[in-house]
Amino acid sequence: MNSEKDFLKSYSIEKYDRPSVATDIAAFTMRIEEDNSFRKDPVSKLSLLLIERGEHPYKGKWALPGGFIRMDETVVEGAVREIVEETSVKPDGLLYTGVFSKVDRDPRGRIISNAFTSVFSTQPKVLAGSDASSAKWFDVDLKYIKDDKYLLSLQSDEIVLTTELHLSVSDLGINEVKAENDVLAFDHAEIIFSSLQLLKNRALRFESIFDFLPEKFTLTSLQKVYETLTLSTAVPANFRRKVNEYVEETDEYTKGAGHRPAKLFRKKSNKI
Amino acid sequence: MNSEKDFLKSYSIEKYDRPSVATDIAAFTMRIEEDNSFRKDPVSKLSLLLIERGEHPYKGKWALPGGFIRMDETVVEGAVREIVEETSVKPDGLLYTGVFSKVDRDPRGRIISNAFTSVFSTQPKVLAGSDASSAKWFDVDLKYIKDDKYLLSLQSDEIVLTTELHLSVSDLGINEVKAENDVLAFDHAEIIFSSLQLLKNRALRFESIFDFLPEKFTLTSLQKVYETLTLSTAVPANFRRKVNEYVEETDEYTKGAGHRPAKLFRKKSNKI
DNA sequence: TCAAAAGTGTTGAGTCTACACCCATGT
DNA sequence: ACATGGGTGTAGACTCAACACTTTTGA
Repeated sequence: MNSEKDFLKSYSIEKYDRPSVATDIAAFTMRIEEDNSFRKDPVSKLSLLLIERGEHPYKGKWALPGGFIRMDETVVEGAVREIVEETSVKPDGLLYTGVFSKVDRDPRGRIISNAFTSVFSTQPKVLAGSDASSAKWFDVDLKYIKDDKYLLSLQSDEIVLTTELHLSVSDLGINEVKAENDVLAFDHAEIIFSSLQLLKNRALRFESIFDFLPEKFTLTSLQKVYETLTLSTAVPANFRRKVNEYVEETDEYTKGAGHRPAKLFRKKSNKI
Repeated sequence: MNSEKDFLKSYSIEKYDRPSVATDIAAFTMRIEEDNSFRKDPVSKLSLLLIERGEHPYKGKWALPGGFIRMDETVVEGAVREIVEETSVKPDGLLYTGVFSKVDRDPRGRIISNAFTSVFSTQPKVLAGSDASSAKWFDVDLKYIKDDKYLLSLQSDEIVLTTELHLSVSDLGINEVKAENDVLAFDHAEIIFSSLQLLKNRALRFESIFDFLPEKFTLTSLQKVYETLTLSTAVPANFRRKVNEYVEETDEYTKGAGHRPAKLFRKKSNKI
């Protein structure tokens, strides 16, 4: 009798060719742009963590942090492990961006990547890790040009990385992104673009925006996050009425800002 | 000098343990429930393709069609190949559902699955394939019980498969589904649930609903698809005004239905 | 005093919901 | 004739964008 146990004993998964499976993580925070003008609120810029590759392939190019998943962890666990290795901090939010599986995306061989978007409420200090010669936070700027073309710019101190991206939809309705150059390692420009689209779509539904802020925040800072991610501007009076259903008051206030103190709010728990 | 070319020559990806990568496809159509009562519109039921496993593991259990991806294809290409092998028909819509990577999800070893949701405008005839002893379309019924618990029922002729599903959210905000039994092979109940959530969320935004219908359709049939996927009912007068922005008239009409002929519409192309 | 942000009120436009009502058909 | 779905009209509720206006603070 051919039992499942017998079958599994004789089954050898090693017989077949297999790809490697990796995760790449786009880690974002809002960087507070220092501005010493009295009373003026600081500007917040969307900031992305990149590492400079210390080894081939793409040695010297900037890339997303990431690595291979282990045989005893899920892709989510692998992503968390990688990002904690890089920043020593657990993120405040984690989103699955998607799978990137183009056959030639990695010159080392067939490597399929599961991309994640992680969000930190405060920007962790980063140090060069094992396989990275350095790590830096880059300000992110994405502009729509026309005809489904976008311009992505990443800037850190004197380093500026720029690439054009083209968005298309296959006949079956699957979105595809194509970077026009190799400024970033692998297909990481495309992964970053997908992350930004994901964050934008979620921000429009008032999701993920709280992950960029501490537990207690002002409605103006929430609006700044919303505007940065959605690439839009909102009228404060209307914005605060709209988000009212997602937040609850605390009895604390800001102080020392040179203008009327703002009440601090927290995210309303959406249980029940 | 250590060039990238030298590096790649000496790099052997075979050194590391690797998982296998598969795709599983949830293929859906709307089944028109035959009803010979004069004038009455037929009811449409959401229908899902399952195969009965002919081999271990889970021999004799029902499962989603799928298989391993090849080294020369993307996961999307693999999913299309698998579904065409099974149905001989290319789907009208394809969506990426997500990655399923629990370490013990497959007793044969570490197998990571990329799940897809595919939609057919007309239900293809299916025959038992190579590794399936039979294949059938099952009517899908998902009910919310309470406390983030759902009841999934799949029915085909005299076969009924039922399982409870529990939805939870991890501390980082990642959704997790857990099936309460093994009525379906592997974690396929969980994959099916994720597909249904995806279709529901898209239908609410009037996405994917057109893939269930032929090129020209009546607004009532569109409403039926919308209601089936969103588990809601709508007032016809209001529904037709709301979808007006997504459709355009043709000059054709239905006939022979025993009531006033309905104008046929087509999906408005959302270019420009 | 005053610039800047915090916060409230209002108005008019637009959208959504529910429901009344007529139309066209084929047995 | 009439049941059935196709289709339009409309009143009231509700939502939303725009903008005027008041409040509070710290140099």
